[in-house]
Amino acid sequence: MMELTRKGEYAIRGIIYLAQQPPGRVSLISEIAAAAEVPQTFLAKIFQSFAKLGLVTSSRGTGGGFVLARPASAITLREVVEAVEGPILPNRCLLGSACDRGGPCRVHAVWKQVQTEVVHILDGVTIDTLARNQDS
Amino acid sequence: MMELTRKGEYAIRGIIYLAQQPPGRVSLISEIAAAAEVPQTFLAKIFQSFAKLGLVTSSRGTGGGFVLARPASAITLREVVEAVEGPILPNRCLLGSACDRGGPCRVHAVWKQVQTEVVHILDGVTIDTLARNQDS
DNA sequence: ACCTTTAGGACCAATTTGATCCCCTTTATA
DNA sequence: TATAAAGGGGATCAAATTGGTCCTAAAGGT
Repeated sequence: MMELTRKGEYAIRGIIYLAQQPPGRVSLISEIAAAAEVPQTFLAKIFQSFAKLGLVTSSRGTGGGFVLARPASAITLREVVEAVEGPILPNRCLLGSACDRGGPCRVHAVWKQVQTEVVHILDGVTIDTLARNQDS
Repeated sequence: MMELTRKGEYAIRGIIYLAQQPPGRVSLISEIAAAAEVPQTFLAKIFQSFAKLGLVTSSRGTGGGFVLARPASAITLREVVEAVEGPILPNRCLLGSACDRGGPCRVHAVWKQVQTEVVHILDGVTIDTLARNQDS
């Protein structure tokens, strides 16, 4: 359980590639897709989400493409993952203060703790860090 | 992301009910399903998994049913969740020591950390604790 | 024998995931 | 002002997963 989907994997691979480019360099989606080994049309959707959330800046037309909207050191893994997978919510009952079957559910506090820990870990990792690791 | 499925929810609700019964008392699947408000046939499958993993003991025929195989204080939330949802693996690459695209993936260490933390939290919660919480 | 109760497999519908396609808009430049 | 080069966004679709039912078999009590 708790598996990241392909979408999440692709998102991470794609944005890491962007982070490895010289600052300000515009990358085509086709280029990113090829480098990250991800289906291009699928990655395009992912980068649309990034753009809407302000993680990357997109420009259209000739010479267009994608650039990081912020320094890679200011983009966290959590932002990237949540951009495509939605918020980190281990259990539905974290959505409200109470579960649907009456009072607060017994495991509520546990899931809350899991959520907090995971968010904390992912917030502590920036794309910059990931991009600088020895390449594969 | 990281959501527990219905199956996981049902599993927890069901085993908590069992834990709330007087020690040694045999419960019918129909009884558990009604109390936990879970589809009976679906819960039956879940309890089959529990039985195979030795979390509960099942007996057939008249007077048969389910009992906890161990004290509720010796059954962790992790065991219950993993029984029906599979192992806690935030990313596929935790399965092997390396990812499929060459060397160890950049985020590998992060997912490993997430896994370790989540497992640690869920290992620290027993069904007994959950069963004793004020009821809803 | 017969009834009760779980075991296990086959099966099925709904949802989610993973992707593709097509047309539209934007933009640079010939 | 064409025209080619991008990304934007919706529709669509197949595969996988989830959530759930049904039926028959096996086991155990009376």
